[in-house]
Amino acid sequence: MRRSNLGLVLREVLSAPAPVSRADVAASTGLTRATVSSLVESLLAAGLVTELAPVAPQGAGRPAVPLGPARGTVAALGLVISVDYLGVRALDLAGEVLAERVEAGDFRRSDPPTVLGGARRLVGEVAGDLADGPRLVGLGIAVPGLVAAGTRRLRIAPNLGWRDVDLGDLLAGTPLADLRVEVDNEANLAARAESWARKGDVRDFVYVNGEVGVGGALVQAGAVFVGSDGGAGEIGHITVAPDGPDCRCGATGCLEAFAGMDAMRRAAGLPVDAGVEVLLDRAAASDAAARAAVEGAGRALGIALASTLNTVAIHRVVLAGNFAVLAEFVRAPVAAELRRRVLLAEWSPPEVEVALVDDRPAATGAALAALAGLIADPAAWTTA
Amino acid sequence: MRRSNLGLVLREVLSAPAPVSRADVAASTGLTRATVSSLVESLLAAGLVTELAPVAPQGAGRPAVPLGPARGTVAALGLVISVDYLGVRALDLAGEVLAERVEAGDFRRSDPPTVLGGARRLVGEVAGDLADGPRLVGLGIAVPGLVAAGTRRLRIAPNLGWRDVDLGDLLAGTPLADLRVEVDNEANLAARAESWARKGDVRDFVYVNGEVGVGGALVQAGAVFVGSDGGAGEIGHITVAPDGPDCRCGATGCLEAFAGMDAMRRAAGLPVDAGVEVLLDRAAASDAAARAAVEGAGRALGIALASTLNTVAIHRVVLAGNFAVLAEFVRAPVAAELRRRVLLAEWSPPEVEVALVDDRPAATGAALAALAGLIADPAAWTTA
DNA sequence: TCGATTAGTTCAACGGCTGAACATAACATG
DNA sequence: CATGTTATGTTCAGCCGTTGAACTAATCGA
Repeated sequence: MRRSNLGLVLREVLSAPAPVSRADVAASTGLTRATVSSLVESLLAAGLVTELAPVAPQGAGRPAVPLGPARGTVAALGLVISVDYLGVRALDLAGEVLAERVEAGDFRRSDPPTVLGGARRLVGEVAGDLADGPRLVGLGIAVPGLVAAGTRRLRIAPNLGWRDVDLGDLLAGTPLADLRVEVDNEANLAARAESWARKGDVRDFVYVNGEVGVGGALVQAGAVFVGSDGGAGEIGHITVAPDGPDCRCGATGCLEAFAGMDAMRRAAGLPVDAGVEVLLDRAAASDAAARAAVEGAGRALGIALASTLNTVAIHRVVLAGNFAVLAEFVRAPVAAELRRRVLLAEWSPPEVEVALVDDRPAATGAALAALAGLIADPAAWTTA
Repeated sequence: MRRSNLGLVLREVLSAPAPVSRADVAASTGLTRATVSSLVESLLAAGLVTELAPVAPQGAGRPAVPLGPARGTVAALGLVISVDYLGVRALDLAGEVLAERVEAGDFRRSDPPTVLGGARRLVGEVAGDLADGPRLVGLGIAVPGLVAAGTRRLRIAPNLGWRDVDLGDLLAGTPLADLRVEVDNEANLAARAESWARKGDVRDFVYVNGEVGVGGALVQAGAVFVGSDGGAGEIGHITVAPDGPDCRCGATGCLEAFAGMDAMRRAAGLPVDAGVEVLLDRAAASDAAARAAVEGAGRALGIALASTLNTVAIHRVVLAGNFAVLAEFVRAPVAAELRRRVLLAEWSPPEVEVALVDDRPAATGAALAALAGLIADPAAWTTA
């Protein structure tokens, strides 16, 4: 009972958009102020919650002591294995980045053991940076591929050229071997970070992340819907135009063949090493080819998203990655296609927003996934 | 605490595929046998659970007393407002139909107050049939239209010609006015009944219901995913062939224009009043037009479902309604299209199954939705 | 300066879970 | 057929944790 109430109170403190007092928590959970006081004391002792500096009191009565997530006492690691970099981020309960390392690389058609060796080293280094600091409670791993729901096995990562790689034992044999490991798709985890950042807000949206590939995820009521195969919301290979350009996946006219970075770059006539910023600059400078490339990508994205919105009955889209950078030019065509193609547009007008989290959201999401176990059942961690 | 444990034990008893003993419940919930005994006693007294006849005991030891849902003590009503009939079903916790009334009608372009008056009367009659019987705990209403998640307002029902009808106050002014009312889409509720029937089994699937229209719903981990607008999984108006036949919705080439009952009937050259059975007979008799109609519908269904399965990463399809009746001929083309078009087919081969519940599943689902409140928190009902 | 108001704490009481012992009812075996 | 074994269900004392009321603390307003 105490177990579940500890979790209840902790979630209440963490998910509140603004700091809450003990009395607030008591009111919103239905527990007594006395009980909440006792529970908060445990959470304070465990280093999961802190008393914040009192704000200027408003109104009569004893001023409330605002509570917030503890900073720097416990942390989880988020590892991103991406196509062009490895990154490890340590996040505390406040969502603060305590340490981070990023290493560029090119992992197309790479050798899993080699890359995983590097990842293991990087994780160790970040853990070392935190020595004598926060207690580590888990490791989340974000991969650009498919992970069956609830497992830690990467089934396929086309851009890495990996198949059937077990990531659950990444830390075996290292000093961190007893860290709990969670593995999920990059887009799912990035969406999780976005959902976390929107705490208190409406949290139903389809998240689309534009990188080399185009990933996506579905969020309903704040939770990521992964389907039974773990790849729900992956819109990169929705057919936008059956007789469109070839796609890496073997089919033709996929969304990625219009809105993937390579496709946009090619359409804009840019060199293969040009970044998004170049594309943005050209588009802003009214370069016709760049404009056409970006707006074409937007239209394709709108067509693909319309089909997704129709099947999941969600009306909000969150643009991330390249699409967030290019939002100025992508948003309008996406919105236009959605207005035209979403069946429920008349009742729930589609909304197109830009992601709040723009700094490697998958790394944050991976760390959050690893923190989730602690948040669900803090008692398991306070006693141990 | 007792509240939540009562619910926990009740759910354990209800959701078990086979009758469980107090000891089983203790083992699966982690509670003590003593606690479970006490909780079960409360549930027995409240008439939510019964002791079943002991089965032939296997193995040594005192034989267990099997527990099951109580029959006929509490019930919920499920009302279906469909295009061609009104139906009310009373269901107890065992899923047993305690009373039922069905009235045929034609409610295309009907007047809401008139139809609702009939529905109110029918609900009253079924409640009357149960006089002095079970205690009624709620009313679920299934409608062939869109209901925003969490509300009781029907936003639009194209086949009824209704818009913005509040169903929450259907029973206002009647003796049943204090029944809790739940409203949802027909397909969502039918899928709920199917999920209930599959207790213990894997419960991730896309449910497709073929009637005059084609409805659908998404089920993940046993729960219906409704999206924020309540119409997730509605596949009737997915575009199957952009330049296909006209659809009632105004667009062309929708799934319904191939796989709706009217479309199949027309393609098979049958009169407008022919039922599915006629179509089945013709197809079984190798009538070329009937075969072509049914198999064409199957292919269209497969194409539409492939897009759904791809976006939600589920690999199981459950055919219901006309599609269940015609399964013999529809299944193969659906499966063939899925194998060809589902991206994850290689890892999780799509499975096409026939619904277990074939008798007005939406009525059962509506009643189950109304029972859900009781099941979630039995204490609220035992004390009152 | 003194109520009014709200936040947080203390403490006795009670409700409900736990764990161990016990009763019950089968099977197994010589 | 008596006895031992095994598993289910019940009884009961003990204890943990929540409750509710009274109390202290801290600020505002008059």
